[in-house]
Amino acid sequence: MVVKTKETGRTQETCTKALLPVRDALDILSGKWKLPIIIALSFGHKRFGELRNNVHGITDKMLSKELRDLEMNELVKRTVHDSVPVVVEYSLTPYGDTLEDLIGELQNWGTLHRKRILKKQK
Amino acid sequence: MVVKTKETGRTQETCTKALLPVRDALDILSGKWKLPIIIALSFGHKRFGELRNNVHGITDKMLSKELRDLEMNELVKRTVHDSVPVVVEYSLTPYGDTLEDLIGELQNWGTLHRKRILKKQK
DNA sequence: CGGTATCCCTGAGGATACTG
DNA sequence: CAGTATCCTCAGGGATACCG
Repeated sequence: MVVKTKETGRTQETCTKALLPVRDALDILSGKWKLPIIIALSFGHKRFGELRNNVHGITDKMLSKELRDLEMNELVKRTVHDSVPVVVEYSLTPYGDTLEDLIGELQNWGTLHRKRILKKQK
Repeated sequence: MVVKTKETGRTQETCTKALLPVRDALDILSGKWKLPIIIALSFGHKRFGELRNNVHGITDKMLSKELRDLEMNELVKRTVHDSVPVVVEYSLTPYGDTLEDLIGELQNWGTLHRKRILKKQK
């Protein structure tokens, strides 16, 4: 016999369904560096060294690897200008731009949360 | 001598500043399970077993640990009803509720992204 | 300048069993 | 029902050095 809780099966099902897309999103956005890199690029196209400077603490290896991942998922575009010395620029693709609203909310909440923890530490 | 790029120092600085709150937010939201758990709870208060059912794939240990973390960060409230057998309910705190907009955008983008990858696999 | 190549290690997370 | 206790794996990530 199935045990029924106060919650309807309908609601449970809705919740389960809602979590599927979230899982998909987190699969390609999660990790320590992906969102910071994307946000840095949301300020405009940048070169490897600029990104390294903006995203504090990241190593060359991680930056290189994360950029490759993001490129594979078509969120970031890599452009090589064959000048001497070589110049490589990274930018968001149109698909990467669709993250704009999500990024905005992340920044909003992050700002709210940062105020909260800074206040607590006093 | 400092090499100047097209980008102004001003923009670089703005970018760096913007990343600080994001780092703070990610510090307590990142990981495989935190956001899925929070989203499950955004549908209403739930018991341990309900959460285990909703958040597919999570183990008892991880669920227990993540709930403790979220409680410590005041995003989730744990309520013990001293009935027999014991009933424990988890819900979002008012502070947890402030994640609503962020969660909405995560769901929006996740849905968009899910459509995209499902289409590709055909 | 824009990366690779190695080596290394911690800790996030999983499997299974057990408990008040 | 709502968790703990153990044990274990592995991959995310760091440090350092090197390269075209």
